[in-house]
Amino acid sequence: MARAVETPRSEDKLTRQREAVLQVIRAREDHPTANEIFQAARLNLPTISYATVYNSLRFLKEAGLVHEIKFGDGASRYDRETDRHDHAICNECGKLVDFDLPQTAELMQAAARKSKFKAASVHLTLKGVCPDCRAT
Amino acid sequence: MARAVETPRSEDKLTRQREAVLQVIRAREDHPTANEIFQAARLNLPTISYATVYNSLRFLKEAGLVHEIKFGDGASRYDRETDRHDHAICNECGKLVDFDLPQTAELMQAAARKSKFKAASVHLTLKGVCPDCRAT
DNA sequence: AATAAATTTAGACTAATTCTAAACTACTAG
DNA sequence: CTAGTAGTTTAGAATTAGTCTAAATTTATT
Repeated sequence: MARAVETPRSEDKLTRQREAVLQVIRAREDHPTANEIFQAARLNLPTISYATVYNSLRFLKEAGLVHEIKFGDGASRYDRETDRHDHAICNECGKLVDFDLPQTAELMQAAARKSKFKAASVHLTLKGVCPDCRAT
Repeated sequence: MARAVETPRSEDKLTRQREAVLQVIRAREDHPTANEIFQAARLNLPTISYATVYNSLRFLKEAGLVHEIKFGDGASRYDRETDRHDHAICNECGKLVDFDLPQTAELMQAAARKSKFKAASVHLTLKGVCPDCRAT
């Protein structure tokens, strides 16, 4: 009897290069830029190209495996996709830190009511001074 | 008797081109990009250059007269500086709308506690579907 | 009027990202 | 296996947003 046709899952299309990009992001505590990811991925897969890093990032975003963060100045940064969370940015050293505000369900409702949008997500950005910079 | 020396205020340095840029931003309900501002400013001041638009935007930002919004895709957008407010972005048509969440003092405290940052500001971004797109 | 200081201009430059077209790989049917 | 085709990767060109530079212009100061 023939094996049942399996529903393809996003992992099925994880090529070597997409895998490499994903590994880089998962291995890091910080939020690397596309360029940093490219540099790191080349260590494992020396022929990978810049365009492929971008293609892979798009693929991984769409598959919900990584998350793109765009702010302020310069390049996008990428996050391994964990739970919903918020970001704090240090006005002095530029450091970007994750945190999570628990009451987001209510926040989302309140924001939806005020904006008249149907809310899909809410995200909070705090700007301020990080603990390290406060110490100095 | 000589007139007292006046403390210079930011308006003192409002040159013709900075004024023109500011007028464009104030006259619009939406959130134009630098390029849109450039196009519009040229109608009043045909010799204004692209670089001057950027210089003026920097000046006006520093003077607290306009506010820069950077998200998602593409170019920065500019807002006339009103009160603190939040932004909703439509996932379907890309429209960007202002709204204000009242309880931001508490939010800022909560976020500061969670992130361990000294908070200077918080900003909420809602993604979802705008009323127009819901209607269709 | 002469000098200095600040601002504007046009265009060159840079950085981030996307596009393009050719080469490569994997899968599908005969 | 073998041709066909669909999807992916590659390198480099192209595009976009924004900054930089140096000369020209304007404004303010003596």
